Amino acid sequence: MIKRNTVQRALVLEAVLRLRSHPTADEIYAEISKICPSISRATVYRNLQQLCEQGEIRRREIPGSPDRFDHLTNDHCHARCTLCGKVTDIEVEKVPDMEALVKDDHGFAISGMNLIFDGICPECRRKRND
Amino acid sequence: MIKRNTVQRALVLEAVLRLRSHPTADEIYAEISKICPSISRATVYRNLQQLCEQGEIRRREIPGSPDRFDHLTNDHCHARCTLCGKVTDIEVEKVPDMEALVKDDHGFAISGMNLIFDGICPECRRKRND
DNA sequence: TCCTTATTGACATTCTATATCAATAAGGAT
DNA sequence: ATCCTTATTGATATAGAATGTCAATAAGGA
Repeated sequence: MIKRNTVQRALVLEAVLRLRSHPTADEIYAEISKICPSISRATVYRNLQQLCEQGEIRRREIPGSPDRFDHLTNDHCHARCTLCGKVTDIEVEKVPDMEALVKDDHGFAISGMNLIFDGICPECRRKRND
Repeated sequence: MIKRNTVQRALVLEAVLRLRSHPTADEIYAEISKICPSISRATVYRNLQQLCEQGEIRRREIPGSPDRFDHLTNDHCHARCTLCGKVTDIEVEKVPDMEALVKDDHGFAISGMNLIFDGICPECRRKRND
């Protein structure tokens, strides 16, 4: 299965790289629609999936909310605003090797972990205090 | 809004307490249907939601799979099998106070965190080696 | 026993994501 | 430059989880 370079895939990648805001598939679709109104939502989903498989971007699965897509592909933590859903990178002093701390994995062969902080983002805190 | 004790809510709570397997709403519905075939799926969802609000059980949001419900309401880690989706409690030596390690929260008021390990459960490992 | 209204059951709807499939176009071969 | 194969697209249907709607029911206090 040889991959072909399509304008649609280029637009999807460009949008994720330019937005840098952990956009959802729908936000990416809306962004691309401005320039290319004929693009299909399915094409956006497909190309996001493909770009993730190629390692060009990374899918961040957020419990209880739609997946978001990250231009950064390294491991790092995120915080999700429980009010508006916004996702932000969180810098942690020194992420402990959690897997090494596991006392009883009940036979699980652990391959990775997913750490997301919950909180309220600066904008929502400001709105709340009005 | 005074709460009323209904047989349906009692059945939902009983199922979660008895199963002790982080069941999904649908698994709970299937379990109750054996005894009470007339129960509605919506009633199961509603009562799970209500029992969570009352703090009797806890919702565990699993990225990419349906929510699961826990008879244990304390904070602890979970592992999800990436093959069959099963969720198991994971005992950690000493869960580090991750929030204390946050170097730059970008203005977020952090209120909690969600830590889930990914891996392959014992049963799926066995099947794989056949 | 009556009355108020929380709750139920049935169904529709929303939302996220993927599957299907004929039409299109990428890009190597000629 | 033209042809050909097939990866990819756009449109639409479908799946799956969860919530919303609303008339009918039943909990539980008066």
